[in-house]
Amino acid sequence: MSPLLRQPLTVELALLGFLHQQPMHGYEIHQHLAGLAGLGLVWQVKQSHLYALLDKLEANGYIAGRQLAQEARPPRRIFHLTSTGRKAFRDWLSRPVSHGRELRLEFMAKLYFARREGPDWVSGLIARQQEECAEWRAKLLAQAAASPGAGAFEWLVFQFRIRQVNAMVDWLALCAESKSQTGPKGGQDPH
Amino acid sequence: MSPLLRQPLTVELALLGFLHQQPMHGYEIHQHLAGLAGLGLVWQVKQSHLYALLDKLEANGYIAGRQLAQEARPPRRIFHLTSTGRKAFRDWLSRPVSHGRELRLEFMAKLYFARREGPDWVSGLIARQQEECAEWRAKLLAQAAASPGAGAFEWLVFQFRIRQVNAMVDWLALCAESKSQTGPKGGQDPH
DNA sequence: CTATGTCTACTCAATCGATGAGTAAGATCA
DNA sequence: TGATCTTACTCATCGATTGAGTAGACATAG
Repeated sequence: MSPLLRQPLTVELALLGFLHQQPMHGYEIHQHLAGLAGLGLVWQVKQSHLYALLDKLEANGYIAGRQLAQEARPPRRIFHLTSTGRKAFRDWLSRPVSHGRELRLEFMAKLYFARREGPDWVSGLIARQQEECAEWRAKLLAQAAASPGAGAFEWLVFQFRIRQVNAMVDWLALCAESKSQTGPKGGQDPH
Repeated sequence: MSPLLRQPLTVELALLGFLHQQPMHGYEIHQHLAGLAGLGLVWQVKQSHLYALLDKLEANGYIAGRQLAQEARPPRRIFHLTSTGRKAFRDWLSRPVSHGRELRLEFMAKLYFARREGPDWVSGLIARQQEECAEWRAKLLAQAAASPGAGAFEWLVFQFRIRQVNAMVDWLALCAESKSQTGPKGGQDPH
């Protein structure tokens, strides 16, 4: 009933990251996501989809937009974070993702914005995600052990998942090592 | 316009695997997918969704159903493969998946049915998927090398993907080793 | 000089996957 | 005897995602 506080709101919270440093209009955000650099490497959002997400964020009270008329162009809608939006973003940014399939997209988005917010955010995020991964790993091993009569197929499925988690743990350790660089610009390959 | 040959039809082709050995009705298929054993471990399909998928497969000419009335129960719709459906399934079953994110679900389904079809199907599928993974790996390394000015974030993204692919390659090798078991029943842990 | 394309900035209608809920009759169970 | 379970499928709906459209200004090419 209340227009605020609807669904869980997952990936769209990442968009708040763009507005966290300064207000922007939709087209501008889209340009950040369109290319193959930065977040665009990992998250491709169609223009019409982006506007739908922004509408949703506005309906939930995380952002607010004001019209800015222009001569001979469609008017811009410039969005800025509300205070609840700012809080929601900070929460989202420090919370690890709770399932393996969310690393590919959502965790990458968190990492991207954490780097812009500063090294403390990066190290906190990574540490919490490492804990989470360790839990997954333990749970998987327990599950695999507790399936005595499971067939060979089930066994292979568990083996796959375990290897996936191991790859994540490994990669997170790499992230922790190379987190000294803050911005997306500076930094040599630590190779 | 023609009711046949519409969309690419991705995951729903897996359902053909159930009908490949004998005809079934929707409820029966659902029971195979509902539990946490076999394919259900990896692919959860809600009942209403399943019926929608079956309708789609029928509309595309891969399966055909005939009503079987029962006293005091809703009539069953028993589906069987058409000849084009049989061919489509065989093609699907031998084709490797073309993107990493499809391993988690679609490749598992292929593997599941290949095991029921016989060891030759399994080894063929795995071999082709190994080639595919090797290609991904080469392409990723090339991309990572060809991004000289890329920032540290982009580098981390590539590192993540490379580790994921490595885990897949590793796991596929394991599959190739343990493919001696054919059915989902027999087989000790090769531990 | 004109035809074509591109950039800006957003809107709209439609499709399609996915889900919850509903149905209805026999069987099982406390 | 009332409650829940099982069978077997249908239906309306929701929400994510997409293609297409708009319209003026400016650049480019033939």
